[in-house]
Amino acid sequence: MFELDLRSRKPIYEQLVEKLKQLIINDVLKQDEKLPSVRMLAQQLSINPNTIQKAYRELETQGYIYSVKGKGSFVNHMVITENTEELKRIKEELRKKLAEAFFIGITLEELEELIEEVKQQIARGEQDDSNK
Amino acid sequence: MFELDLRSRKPIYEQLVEKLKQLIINDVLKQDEKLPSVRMLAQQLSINPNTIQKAYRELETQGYIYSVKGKGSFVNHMVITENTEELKRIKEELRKKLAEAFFIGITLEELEELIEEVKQQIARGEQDDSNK
Amino acid sequence: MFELDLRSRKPIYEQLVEKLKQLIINDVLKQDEKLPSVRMLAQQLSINPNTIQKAYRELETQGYIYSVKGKGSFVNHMVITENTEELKRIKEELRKKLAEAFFIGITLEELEELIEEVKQQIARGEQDDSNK
Amino acid sequence: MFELDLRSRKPIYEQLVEKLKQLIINDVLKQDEKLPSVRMLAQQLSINPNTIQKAYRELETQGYIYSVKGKGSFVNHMVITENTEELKRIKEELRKKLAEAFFIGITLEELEELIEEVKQQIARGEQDDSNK
DNA sequence: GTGGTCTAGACCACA
DNA sequence: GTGGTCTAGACCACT
Repeated sequence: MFELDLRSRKPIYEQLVEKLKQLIINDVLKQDEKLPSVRMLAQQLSINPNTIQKAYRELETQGYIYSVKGKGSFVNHMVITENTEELKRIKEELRKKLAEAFFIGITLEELEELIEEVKQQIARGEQDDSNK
Repeated sequence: MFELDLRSRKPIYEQLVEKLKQLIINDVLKQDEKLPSVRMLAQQLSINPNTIQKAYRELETQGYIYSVKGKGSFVNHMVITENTEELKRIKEELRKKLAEAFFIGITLEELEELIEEVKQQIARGEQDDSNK
Repeated sequence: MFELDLRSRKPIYEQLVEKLKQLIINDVLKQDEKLPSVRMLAQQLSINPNTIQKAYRELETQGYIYSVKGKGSFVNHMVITENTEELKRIKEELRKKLAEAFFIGITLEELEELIEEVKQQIARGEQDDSNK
Repeated sequence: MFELDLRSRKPIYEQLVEKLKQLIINDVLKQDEKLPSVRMLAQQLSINPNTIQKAYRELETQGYIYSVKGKGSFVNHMVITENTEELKRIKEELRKKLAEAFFIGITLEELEELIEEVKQQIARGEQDDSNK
């Protein structure tokens, strides 16, 4: 399920954060759905529980999930988050990636195409949501 | 000339590598042109020479420059990078960031604005640093 | 009647303790009045009875209620709390939070607004939960 | 210098975060001043370095300090932070403390007094800053 | 020597 | 069983 690169220069917990974000954004993990428990996931990935914790905590501060002692960790409603700070952060990251892309020679057509793809993907996710 | 962000989480040597790459790719530094000597640059930027060294070494292994003992470092004849592979990678990363941005609630207007900004920035030949 | 925030980082039993304390202090629950039974309340709030138990036990050790085997829990004759000590503590905490707020750039207008809000909320007899 | 309560229910790292925030806010630690290194502080307080790290990291995400690998951790310029998200968080916390204070019976006079005290304290801090 | 990541293992608080 | 904190100790990346 998760493919982690233990040799990568990118820390394991950051890889985890990214993967989980993707799952949430792509609506694989729905609102209020329970994430795998820290220990379970740790065992599954044969990784130290502390490392999982660190990832979950990061996701929590970024507003993607919330954790309840004794119960587990759950996907957050993004509506509630109203995440101005996070938006700023993401926009900055996006700005960099766009610069890279233009620099390496992406065309405006390719960019428009990409945006269209993503929009449709999100739209699909939102539809799935309606049955909640 | 170089604007390094000492506070950035991105290591200084990496910032240097990026800056120099961009200068090379933008043809500000021409083929076979001599790069500033390690000591000069170190003094100019008031940075440890070792850090410059590391950046130059990195650029060498990545094929952007070559060093001649006792003479200095020089810009390599760049192979027009087989950017298909690289482009694909960047596009994939861009797709993810776009999905994140939409998910967190970026508006199309904001996105257009961002793209416009980046286009102008590229036009001016600028670039950015700083990292998450 | 009770609004518990299951997502809050503050444990449910603590939320319960606070709510009940306020009800007692506000004289909504009168002296010697019987509290709802553990099972009833548990069912009503769809919460584990153990959690209610823990809250009641806590209230008992804090002197707010007393329990009679086989009969239930009852509101204690409240000692008019020696609030001088408590007031001092709260004021100190408030001082710190105010300093933080000013430091981070709260304006006097925002502060006045906040105070006004809280005053009205108190007037309405409300209260809040959720914790950092 | 630091008085930590190892028995407290409040985690050590949170106590550390609070103490350090206070030092920063009260201008005991000036802008760009170097904080004690993780290991040093750990030794001084006879606490595990990881715990200090956790505190420093929290302060970093809250925008109070910034850390540079190989150099150390430093007090941030608050101007740069423009911390809308943090302001929101602090305001919420302040709201709760105000509610507590009113509830326990603080008078408006006492509150005004408190605010005046804090304002003067901040004013003093800013004057000290002018020699920077 | 600096911050940062990770592990193994223990213990606590909560439901 | 769940999340959360803490320790001891190792190793890495950067300056």
